[in-house]
Amino acid sequence: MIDKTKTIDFSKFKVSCGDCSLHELCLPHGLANDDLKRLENTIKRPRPIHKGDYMFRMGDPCHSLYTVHSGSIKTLISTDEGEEQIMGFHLPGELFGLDGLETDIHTCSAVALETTSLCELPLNQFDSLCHAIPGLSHQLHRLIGKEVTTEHEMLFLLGKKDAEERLSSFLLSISNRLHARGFSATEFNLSMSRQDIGNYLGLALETVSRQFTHFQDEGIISVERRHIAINDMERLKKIAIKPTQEMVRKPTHSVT
Amino acid sequence: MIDKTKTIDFSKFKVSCGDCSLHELCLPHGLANDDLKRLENTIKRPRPIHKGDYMFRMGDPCHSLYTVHSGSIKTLISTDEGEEQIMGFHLPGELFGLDGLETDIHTCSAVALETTSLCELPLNQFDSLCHAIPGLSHQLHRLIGKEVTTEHEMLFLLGKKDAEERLSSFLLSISNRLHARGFSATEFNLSMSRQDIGNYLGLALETVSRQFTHFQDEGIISVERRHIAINDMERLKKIAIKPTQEMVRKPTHSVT
DNA sequence: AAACGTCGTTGATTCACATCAACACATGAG
DNA sequence: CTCATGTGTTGATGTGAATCAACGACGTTT
Repeated sequence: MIDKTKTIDFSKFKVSCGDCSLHELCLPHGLANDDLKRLENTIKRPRPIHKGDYMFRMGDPCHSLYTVHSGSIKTLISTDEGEEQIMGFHLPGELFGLDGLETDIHTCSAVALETTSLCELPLNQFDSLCHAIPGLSHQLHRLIGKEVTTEHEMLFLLGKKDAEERLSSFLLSISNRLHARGFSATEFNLSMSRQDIGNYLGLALETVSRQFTHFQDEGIISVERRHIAINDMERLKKIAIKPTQEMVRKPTHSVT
Repeated sequence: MIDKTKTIDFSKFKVSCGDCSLHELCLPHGLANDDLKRLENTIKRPRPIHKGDYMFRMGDPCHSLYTVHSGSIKTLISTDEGEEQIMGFHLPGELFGLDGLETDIHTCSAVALETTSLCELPLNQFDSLCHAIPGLSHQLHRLIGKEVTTEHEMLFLLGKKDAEERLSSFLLSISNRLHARGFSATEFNLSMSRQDIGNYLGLALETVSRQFTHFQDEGIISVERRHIAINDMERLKKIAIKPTQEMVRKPTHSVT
């Protein structure tokens, strides 16, 4: 209620990818200087959106790709039956919106978890820009590969890991990604609720809560609502890749 | 034992995307005639690989993208602990190998489920080809969007669906994909084992087997080892999207 | 044909997690 | 201030699917 900063039109701000602290994480990574300029000129900075606001919804026409500049985003799909499934959380420097590339219609919705500002890359300029800047295609391909790898890790988590492994993997993922952006790897605030975490990890929210207190009882982390401090990173890592005795049942899958 | 066709060098065959029955499903979709020619000249047709053979392994350098021409492929990741998780099954006309785009190292392995022939698109020629043929970038983006959408469906399946819904979704997916390739939508042979299906769907192989007999008892499908006949497509579809009473617990997620 | 390995089915038992339920705490509104 | 609401924790109970185990069907080898 104090400030009405929301009324400032951030879209008037000059976008400068070269100066952006996320330079190394974002699309421009590895582009020549004048190519960077051309990219900057096509990038828009829409006004910040607030907690709970939709950037786009399933079924909307897809006209842009987005990266998070500050804040965080969840992407989700929802069914006619009213269930929803969170596809991912997107932190600063991370790309989203690729889901709309197939049919030019978004197949998931994007919702802000907190006040969030984005960079927007209009697709109509993008294809021609890819053509004009050879390195840009390659950058996009790199990011696509990352996207695929991330989703593979998620399939593995949902297919094979138990609740304890899922939550520790989740915390480590957040920690690593924040660290890459210059934040602390061991202490941070989660922008999403227990409900969201459970939804994302394929667990009931109660299970998430119980695992948090379990980790806290073990001295591995300290939890206070959404504030997390990791006290024993090594143990957390060990839990995330906790070996099973599957190899006993399926002896080494011998291939010539 | 009858024929030794495997000794024929298929790589000598002229590749012709325009004539290929998978034309509409594959990368060339929507390219102009002379662009098609240029693409054909860069596509290789490696010799067919046999059941259990690896096309590439996790950690191998990634130098190509692939589409399945005939046969089928599974892609999987395996951990030091000896577990493996199947990421996907790839039928004729379907692309794989995007996982290696980020770091030029494959992050999953590709194994033939049966004798399989592939089309191979070397990446070193691909970037320049994308530059030379504007439409090709767009085609690739379309396929990437499809890939993302497919993975999203998979996350939803693993995160929210029970065993019955998972298996019916799986059968419908195979049915749809085969149908798009001109095969019967209601009768087909699965190229993967119960073990593989269970691994992919996040279920024990016994559970897969039980669900098969359950569907058969209900008269929805007929099963004989790997041969499947779908008798009641509508019921199978109803099961796949069987509504839960989640909306009761979480009343319509009201957003301004 | 016998012997073997692979693959799929089926039954009995167990267990990790969901579900149901009650409560604690924080925030914001009137 | 009280009341309402959203969010997180904790306990009791139930259940769907994993696990353990045995067996049958099929293809391959010798």
